[in-house]
Amino acid sequence: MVTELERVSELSSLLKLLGDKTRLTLLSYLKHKELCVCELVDVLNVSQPAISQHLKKLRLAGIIQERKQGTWVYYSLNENIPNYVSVIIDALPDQKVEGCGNLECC
Amino acid sequence: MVTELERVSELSSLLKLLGDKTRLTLLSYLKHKELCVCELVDVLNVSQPAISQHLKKLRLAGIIQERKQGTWVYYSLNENIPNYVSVIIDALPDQKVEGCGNLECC
DNA sequence: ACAATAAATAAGTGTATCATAATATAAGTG
DNA sequence: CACTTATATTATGATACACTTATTTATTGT
Repeated sequence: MVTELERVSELSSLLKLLGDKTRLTLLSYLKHKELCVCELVDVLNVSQPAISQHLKKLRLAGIIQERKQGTWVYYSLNENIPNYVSVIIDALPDQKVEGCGNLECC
Repeated sequence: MVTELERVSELSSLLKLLGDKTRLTLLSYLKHKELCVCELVDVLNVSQPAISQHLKKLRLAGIIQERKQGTWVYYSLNENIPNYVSVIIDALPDQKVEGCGNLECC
């Protein structure tokens, strides 16, 4: 049985995770299509380790999933997420990665 | 015109506000009915100044509103909130204040 | 095996944020 | 007016968190 306190705790953790500009930006790109880490690094204005750390948090929370292929790791939105998370992601702009022609991963 | 970056910024600020256990707990009580500060102080396990500060943040964000009556200040959920915030509040347990018989405010 | 590239992890640092204690404001009451 | 009660504000300290740099792990190609 899940107490009300635990439920509020759980919800606040997830919302805290989503209440970060960098992570929301990552999701706004991933909502369009699966992307590899290097593409996300190219598009965001933070370092590669920062991106990796954010992706790990989103993955551990079950919001995104990873797919490894050779050297590259591709991330995409998870299908099974709570409804209120879906609504938040829907509220995000749909951003596209442009001009990754010089990258081998795509 | 609102750029995509501004939209993500705005969203992350609001979600950061909601990603706090104390504030979510406040909302879980307010979703049932309007309550005065002293009732919320009674129910939560934090100091009165802490409650006041959280209520102020929620009010400035437009999520709750205040109604002053004599010495007491009553807070309640705002009607006009973004859909995704409504969905989050719906996901909260509906908690009730019990046994405030010794308080004059209700 | 060695070099190169992609991604993850570790360690360190600055800043934001939540909580408390102390104080101030404001309204009601004798 | 003095006194009490309800709430807000200020100041401050502790913790959390996001970022950076440096390093490590893992995979591919020569």
